[in-house]
Formats: sequence, structure tokens, C-alpha cells
Amino acid sequence: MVTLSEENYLKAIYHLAKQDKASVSTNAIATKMLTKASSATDMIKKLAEKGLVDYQKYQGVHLTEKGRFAAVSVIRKHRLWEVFLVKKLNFSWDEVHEVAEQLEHIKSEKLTQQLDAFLDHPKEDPHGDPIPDCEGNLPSTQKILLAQIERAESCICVGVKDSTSQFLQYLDKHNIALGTKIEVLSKESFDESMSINVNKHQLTISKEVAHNLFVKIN
Amino acid sequence: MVTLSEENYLKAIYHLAKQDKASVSTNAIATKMLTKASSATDMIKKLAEKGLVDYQKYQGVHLTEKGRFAAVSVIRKHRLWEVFLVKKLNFSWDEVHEVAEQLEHIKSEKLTQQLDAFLDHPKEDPHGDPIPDCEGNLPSTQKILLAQIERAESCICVGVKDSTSQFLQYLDKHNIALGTKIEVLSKESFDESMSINVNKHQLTISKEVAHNLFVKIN
DNA sequence: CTTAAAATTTAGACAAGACTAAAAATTTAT
DNA sequence: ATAAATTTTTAGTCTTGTCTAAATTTTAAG
Repeated sequence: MVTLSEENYLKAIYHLAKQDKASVSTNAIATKMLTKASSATDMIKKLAEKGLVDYQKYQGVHLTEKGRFAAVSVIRKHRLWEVFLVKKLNFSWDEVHEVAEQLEHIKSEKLTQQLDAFLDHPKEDPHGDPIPDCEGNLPSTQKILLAQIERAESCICVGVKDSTSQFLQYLDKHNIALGTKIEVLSKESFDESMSINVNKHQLTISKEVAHNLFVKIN
Repeated sequence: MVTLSEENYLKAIYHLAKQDKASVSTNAIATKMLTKASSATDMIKKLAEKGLVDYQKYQGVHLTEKGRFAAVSVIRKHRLWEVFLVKKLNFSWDEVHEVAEQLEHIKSEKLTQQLDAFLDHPKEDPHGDPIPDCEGNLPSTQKILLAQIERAESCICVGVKDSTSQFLQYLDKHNIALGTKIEVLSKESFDESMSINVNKHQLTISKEVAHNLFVKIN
């Protein structure tokens, strides 16, 4: 039995580990969880006790296979519920996160399976993030940050890195959604801002925006 | 902010108070919550502190208007989710309770409203219990227990008192569902068993069954 | 290579929700 | 009307998850 709090820590560790493959530090976990390092240490010990992470004092943690599966299962539920909220209950993509944070902890294998089927086995959530299958497999996606594009080139918006409502509402305002075609016109080396074309409208975006938008080259 | 545990106590008090209008005793609450009287006392104090119940030492509790609304709101969510599980996710009526016990605590006004609309504003849950509206109003129903029928008479099954899966599966096995027509043929005064007709099949039911089935006289 | 800074862990404390055992109040029964 | 039984409350403890402050380990700098 994994508690709600443990599930949240596992999720945090999973997301932190994805970036670099190295071990995840106590401080990084504490920061992500908005708690103090001492609280993170306490929880890490509990997770290690339960075989969900490998832990060496002062050396950070790695998820075990069991821990990774638990984390991915929560993420699967989170993203399925987000799809449900948007597709069935008319939520917009900037309103779903908070509610999904609660729904992701509901424990019922049947519920998850049936929800997945009800939604026609969606492959991505409303922010373009992939939905793990029930065995914990995630399709590897080859998306890049818009900021990584260096020359005039055309691409498709396939996801967001930041999914706060501030950013999502900014995108709504400029008619950028998943699937929107973005033509990069130029990039300013001074401030990394970019000039782009969206639906025939020209737009200048800051490096903050460019670093939080995932795209796929055509 | 009402905690999960507090919500469960409020629900328990609400259900206990419905029967007789008198105050609800500490012991009754403890029994319903499967805890000890001392734990119930502790929680009662917290609820009184928050203005959710009126409490006089040794005299039991009453829900305040605020407490009643909180309880009914949880019940509304519980029953809406039950409808969702049965109507949309193909759960059977004996599988929904446990999952709804978790879902009823999800906090999102918008979620509840949209779910209600998505389900076409259902008036009853899969066990025939009425769904409160968003203002906390419950339609008064005039259903009676099958056991209260004393003479050969025809009625319609409109609800169950016991909604454990054992009882619900017993009903399934004998093709009794909400809306099923039940003809009372006779009642045995010795053991209160009843002879009834369901879908042209004659059936003898025990007093336990008769005391847990709500019916409406045609 | 030694010391200062940063990161991590330990120790001790607290709030929520539960428990046991004992004390106090209420109810029941003689 | 009073003693016995029952109910309720209090006192003290436990677990989970958190905190602060202090101690320890690791890392970085000179």
C-alpha cells in the first residue's frame, strides 16, 4: 500500500530523474515538493524501506523498478483524467491540472481500465504529454523545444513543458494549440527572442516562451 | 476547509440523524465509523470547533446548517459518481460503492457541476437513492419497505436499504432491479417471509430481504 | 591539501487522527 | 433513591508527515 504522500514523492522523483539519468538529490526533491530537505529525507527513508527507491545516505535516490511502476501508474491516471475533463466535461487545458492532481490518487484498477476504454485509449493528454499504458510503457517521443530551432523552418506544436495556466492562457490568446503549425522566421541572438508565424499572423515570442513549447519538425 | 476524515464523520452523522430526529450519540457515530468512542469524541470537538455540529458534552450532536450542507454535498458527489460509473464505465450496481467513497472527496465545484450536466442531471443513483441538488435540497420520496406491505398487492422496486454487494448480487440473481414489478402474494406471520411474484416467477424471500427493499405502491 | 560553503541527515517537536485505560456522567434497575 | 451498568470524556500514547535547529558529510575554493 502506497500512501498519497508517497505517490506524490514518487512522481516528483520520476520527473526529476527523467532529465538527467543521475541520482536525484534530496534538495531537488524537497524543492519540487515545496517542503524542507529534512522532510524529504524522512520520506526517502520510508520509500527505501518499502523498496520503492534505492538510497545511499548523502548520495540521493534512484527509483527501483517497483517505484518507477508506481510513479508511472499515477502519471497514467493523471493524464487519463485530464483527457476526461477536457473531452467530456468541457474543461479547458489550463483548468485540468489541479483536479487531476486529486483524481490521480483514486485506487481502482477497474476504474482506470474502463476510463481508458471510455476515452478510446488516448495516446496523449491535453498538453501533448504521452499517456503510459497499463504496463507502464511510455512511447518515446522525439519532440524538441522550439528554442532549439536555429534557422527559418516550419514545425508543429506538439506539447508544452510549462503547463501553468498563465502559460497556457498566453498560448490560447495567440491561437497556439496542439497541432498548430508554427513557421520560424528568425531568431534574435541578443535575447533569444524569435519571430514566428502562426495562422498567418506574425508574432514575436520571448525565449521563455520558446523554451516551454515542444515542436516536431515536419 | 473540511478534511477528508471530517467529511466522513459528517456523512455518518447525517445518515444517523435521518432515522430519528433526535441528537446523534457518540457511540452511534463510533460504531458507524468503525472507530472507538474516544476517537469520535475527539472528532466531534473538531467539528464543533468549526461550527459544523452543535455539541453539548454527554448529549450527542446535531448537524448545523453548515454541517448539513457539507454532508449533503459529499452525498451528492458520491451519488453522481455512482451514476457515472454505472452509466458510462459499465460498472454494475454492486461495484460502485467503494470507488465512489474515494471520488466523493474530490474538491472542485466545476467538476461536480459538469459531471451533473454530463449525466443529464440524474435524479437518483443506481440504488434508487435521490441525488441532492447543488443547493443541498433532497426531494422527499414516499417509498416504503417491502416488509411493510401486509396484504396481496402489487408494487414497484424503487430502491435498496442495504447496498452491500452481497445483497445486490442476491437481487441480480433473482432478476430484481430498480423498476421491477413485484406482486406480493402472501406473508408468513411465523417468520415474516413473503411469497412474491417477479417476472412471472414465484419466489419466497426472507424478512431480511423484505426489510432491505424499498417499493412504491402502484 | 586544507578550509569554507553547501547539502544532507539527525534530533526533537508538533498537528491530525487514532488507540487504550481510567475517570466522570448518565441511564437503568432494583 | 441509590447502586450497577452503560455511555462519554479525559489523559496519555502512537503513527504519519511536517518543521526547526544542530550536527555531519560532501563539494568547492583557494
